[in-house]
Amino acid sequence: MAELPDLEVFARILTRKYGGKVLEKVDIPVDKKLNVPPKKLKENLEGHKLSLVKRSGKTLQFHIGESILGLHLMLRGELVELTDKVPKFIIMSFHFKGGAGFAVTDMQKQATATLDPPQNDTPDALEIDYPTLLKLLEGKRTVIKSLLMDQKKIRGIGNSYGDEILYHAGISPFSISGKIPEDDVKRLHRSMHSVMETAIKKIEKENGDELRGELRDFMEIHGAGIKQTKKGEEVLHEKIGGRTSYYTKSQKLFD
DNA sequence: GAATATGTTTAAAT
DNA sequence: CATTTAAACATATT
Repeated sequence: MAELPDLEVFARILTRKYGGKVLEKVDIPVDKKLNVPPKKLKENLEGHKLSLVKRSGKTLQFHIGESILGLHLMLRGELVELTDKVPKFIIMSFHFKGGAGFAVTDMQKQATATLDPPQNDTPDALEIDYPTLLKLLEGKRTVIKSLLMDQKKIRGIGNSYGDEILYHAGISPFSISGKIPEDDVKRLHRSMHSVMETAIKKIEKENGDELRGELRDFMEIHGAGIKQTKKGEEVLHEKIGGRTSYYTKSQKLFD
């Protein structure tokens, strides 16, 4: 669950709902991926006010008191509002003064919380400018799909939005990054922005105040259920870097 | 029961 | 050395 657009919406919802509230208690049933001892996390966070929640790449950053708690949901992590029904697979839960709260769950136990994460200079997919993107592709021999998903080069694009962006830009996921002409890189840059921004708007509208987000109705091409694009093109699929990529043969291949 | 799933890390191979 | 690939992670769903 949860790629960049979902996380962006989650950050806004969390800020709206919990911003300004005091975090009374943090429970940490699973601490194996935590970068500090649970005790230290509690000392740093409990009794302090949550000022805001931001998204950075595929992580959320909770600004609490003087500290920042980074949270990566990984492959299967979810955010769940706390009610009388106790969710399964809790990694950690946040209880605010007044009773409200939410939990991070992950049946795979891979969701990762990091106290005061080091600053990351890798450009974010929503913020990267065209010259930076062009430079990033220059001379690279990897296929474009892999590069887009490489978090050390650009942060925030996952398997499904990678497919959506490339389809939108009309570029084959198998294109060699360095062989894509400038005009098409320009198109790619614009598609990155518009696909993500459109998704954020749609998810925000559909979700309202709910943290759940498995809305994939608007996906044009990525998904096992999609056999044809709206234009009637046949959707092909093949593995790139161990994950299934969906594409059409109308997307231009540069090699 | 087998295959698959929105991500990352590690080690091994190229 | 730089880059790429497979396996592992733990469970649910189809």
